Amino acid sequence: MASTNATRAGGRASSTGDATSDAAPPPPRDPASPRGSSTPGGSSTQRGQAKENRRQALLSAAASLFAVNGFNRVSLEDLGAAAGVSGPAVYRHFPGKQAVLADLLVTVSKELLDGGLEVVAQNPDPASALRCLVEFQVDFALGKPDVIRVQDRDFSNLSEQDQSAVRTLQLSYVEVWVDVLAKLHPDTEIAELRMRAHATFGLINSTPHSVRSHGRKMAARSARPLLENMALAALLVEVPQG
Amino acid sequence: MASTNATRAGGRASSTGDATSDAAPPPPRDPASPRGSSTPGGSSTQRGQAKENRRQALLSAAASLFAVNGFNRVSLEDLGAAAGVSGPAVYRHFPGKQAVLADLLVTVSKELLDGGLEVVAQNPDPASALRCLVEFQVDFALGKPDVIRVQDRDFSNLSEQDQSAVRTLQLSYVEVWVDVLAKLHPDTEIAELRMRAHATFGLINSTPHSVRSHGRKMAARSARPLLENMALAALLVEVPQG
DNA sequence: AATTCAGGTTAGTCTTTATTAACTGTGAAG
DNA sequence: CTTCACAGTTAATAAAGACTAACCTGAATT
Repeated sequence: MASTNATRAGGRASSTGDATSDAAPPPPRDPASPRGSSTPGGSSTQRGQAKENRRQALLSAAASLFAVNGFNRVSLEDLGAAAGVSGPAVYRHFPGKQAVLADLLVTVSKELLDGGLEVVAQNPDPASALRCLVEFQVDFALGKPDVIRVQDRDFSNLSEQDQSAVRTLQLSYVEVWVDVLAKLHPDTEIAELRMRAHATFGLINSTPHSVRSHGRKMAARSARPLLENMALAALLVEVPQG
Repeated sequence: MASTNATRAGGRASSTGDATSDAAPPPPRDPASPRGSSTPGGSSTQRGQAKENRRQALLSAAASLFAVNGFNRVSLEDLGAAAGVSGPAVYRHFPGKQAVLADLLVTVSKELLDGGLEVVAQNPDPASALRCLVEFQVDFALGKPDVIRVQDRDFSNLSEQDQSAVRTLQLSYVEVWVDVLAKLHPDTEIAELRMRAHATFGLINSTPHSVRSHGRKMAARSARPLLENMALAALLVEVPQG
């Protein structure tokens, strides 16, 4: 699954020879200032590329491991190993274990929000906007079930700060849906529309749970239209005395 | 929420006086054999009643604490404290922390299965059986959101044995739904019906997630019919090319 | 009244695991 | 060619927390 167990740089030297002698102890360096290069997107020059690859491998491994076992049952040793490094090397890429989770969840929340905003931007008609939102969410749930799973299982393992950051993004995403729904049903309470949106997320995001349980009984190809139709039916059904 | 911080029996005595002298060390007793009374339902004679109360308090506290923080972020100290006792007293009622979770999840899985079986037993007509199943599940999700939350979040913290026990019960419950759906749609693939059931559970069980997020914007009174109608619409909607 | 017994209590023990320390080999800059 | 920063490594450190030990006490039983 993860990249091939890479070249394992470093390693123990033969005889240390008690090198410290009695010189002044060098002050520890700050890992947060990578020198001159102010390009966070990836220092194109080889080494930065390898670093970015490793970082992505760690995030990918984290998504998979966290989804299966849960944040707390995955040790940094496990995480590093799954990305081809071992143990504390993770600290060269993230300030800590929680930060890996935070990156994962903030990233996915942003992706969802951005995708949702783009969908509504490209669909002036609320009916087709809603249909495209549903398709977008279904694609996401079928395409990245691990991250979906982690998002609604390990949210509370984030720090308070990260929790509120993620929550803000999630609420914005819900508002995107609610705004579209409000155009279609101007006479319906916003609270009800919000609950419809939440329930629909539950419906669509159920696939990560069920897919993992019994071994892929239904292909994603046939699952997609089914979920889309179920979601739209649930979103648009009339309620006798709303 | 939990029972009033009860009378705190026991407590440290003043001077121990090194009581052990040099007699033979008494072999440790087995906590699993409560003497003569073979009535597991609760020894009606006072003390057994108190024990049962404490046990229920522990389970209730566990449901609430696990739902909010997740199994791993709740210590036995926390759990005991929430039930009016402190720390290792939990071992007088359960063989370990995992066993508390197991009891919780096995119990809820049995309740659901039993309830589902009773619903279909009392409704020969598949259409009304389905409606009653939906009502039953909605009632459950609105009435015990904590346990629902724990069930699909901390499942993997069970031992392998307990996992398969719970899984078996859950699968049976799904089959109850699938059987009813199959009577209504004899020409539809069983795999599709199973996915419809799963997705519907996701829809209905979304309330524990949303209710906890923003502070109870929608009363359960109005949530119930909404969820029921959404669930039925999703379950019964036609899909163009199944 | 004397005696058990089981639910409680506090004080360890022991394991797990995140995080830090102390080095090191190698690509990139000078 | 030399230097330096830095991704890696292994070896501590330290805190958390599940579980065990050793006692204590009061309700039931005799």
